[in-house]
Amino acid sequence: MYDNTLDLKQTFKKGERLKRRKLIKRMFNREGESVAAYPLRIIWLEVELDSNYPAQFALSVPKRAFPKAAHRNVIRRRLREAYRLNKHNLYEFVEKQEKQYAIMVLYTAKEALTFQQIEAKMKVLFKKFVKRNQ
RNA sequence: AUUACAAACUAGUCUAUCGCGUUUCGGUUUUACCGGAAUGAGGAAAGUCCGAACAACGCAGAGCAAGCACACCACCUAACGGGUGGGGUUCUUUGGAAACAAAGAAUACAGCAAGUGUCGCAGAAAAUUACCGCCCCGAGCGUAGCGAGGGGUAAGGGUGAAAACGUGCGGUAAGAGCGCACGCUACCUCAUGGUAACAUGAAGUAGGGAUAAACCUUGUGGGUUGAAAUGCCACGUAUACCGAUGGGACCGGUUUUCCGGUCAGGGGGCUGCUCGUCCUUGUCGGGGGGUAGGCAGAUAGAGCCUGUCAGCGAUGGCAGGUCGAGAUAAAUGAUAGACAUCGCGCAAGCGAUACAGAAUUCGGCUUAUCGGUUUGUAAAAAAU
RNA sequence: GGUCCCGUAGUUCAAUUGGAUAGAAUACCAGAUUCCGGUUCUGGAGGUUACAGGUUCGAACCCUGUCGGGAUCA
Repeated sequence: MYDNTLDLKQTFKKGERLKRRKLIKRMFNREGESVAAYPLRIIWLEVELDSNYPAQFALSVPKRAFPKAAHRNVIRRRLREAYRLNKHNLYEFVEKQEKQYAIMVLYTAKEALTFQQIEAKMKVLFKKFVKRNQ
């Protein structure tokens, strides 16, 4: 079912993006589980997706913390890069389980952090996620 | 060459690695990936304050009303509440005794002399007023006078943001634009200049406090709603249930109920009323279920650049060149390094490089903005 | 993306449709009462009426522009 060459790539295609509003609603309402590694929080849900990827990913930066759209864009792009460069850890684990996940990452800090800080936290977050699902 | 202000332009550059959207070419394990190429945020993309394009509501159907917007003149513009030029008024500075002149800035600048309203406190009085005062007549007291009452007057008085044209002379019982001279303001007529607003001059009439960002009047212009508009395709579904209220007339079936048709009536059709017209058929209210995917709208336009001509200017004409994002939980990036500019420092080095991110598209306005360049004005200093 | 509404003491609200020191409750401070605290009573402080202009003799109120907050629409 999965292409094994995928997990070596650092791409981030359209099929890997979580877009269905219904799924996002379900995650927030009842079914999603979550774990935090400040300033990040991950929410996930085991579902059957309409694509071949092991997971679909979305992110959110609250307007309350960053009222200017340009500032939100900077944070969003750093988060996305951090996910893109480290997602292979996640994919390996998920493929062994032969499951699919919808994943959402929230940014909860009030200040803008550097890429290095965000990337480190993202790795911690993935470790926690793996631990919870074993 | 410095500082301040105003206007216009600009909005750091390069390399490496890993990526993203759109278009396109090729490939494959053929619908999803891989590889290549091209291209990919702004002057404000912002606020949503105006104006349009475009779309829907029946080519908005007709009329009236309400409501809204605008308000010196001319021009520019697709249009505008925007812009340019001009006029009036007010303020500031300089000169001057003053009148005024020059420069600069501001200006929602139609009409309180159409009507109505309001103008606290103070003051006699806040719009046809009379407290003190001034003057005349004067019953009576009874004699240098006092004075009930009647009348005239608006010169003087204090108040107030504002006091009933100003100054002088005449005039009068006292006074008053009551008259005269000079001046001020408004209206109107004529003449001159100007496309016009308006300015100047002359004659006449008048002297009416302020407020229309008070109601309002006059003139001009507006139908309403907006891309979450709108059209098509796909998926999916149920008007279940509750409350209130009604079931008119005629015809047919049937004949107690009930069913069907026509008319009336009710409801709706993107502000109100009347008319017209269309849709709907128990009505109104509560409440429930489903879908929230795709395509079009949607990117060549009142477009941009250069030159030239017309115009004081906004702007326009002509010629040549050019194609410069099109996403949809939303691409246009992340990381590392070098250079550039500015600040501090002898130096090594350290710090700073703004405001800010397309969402149908244009024209304006307003607001945010580290710096850099150019032009103009003013000031001080130096040189000639 | 569009449309609409609201900004007054630290907080919750007033202020006769323009008229004078912007008022009340609560919270705060001080004093009294109490052995102490609370309650109660008395007094005090606290406001550039979001900001900036304008109209007016006079603005919380009227007008314009900013800033901030909120609601709503398939």
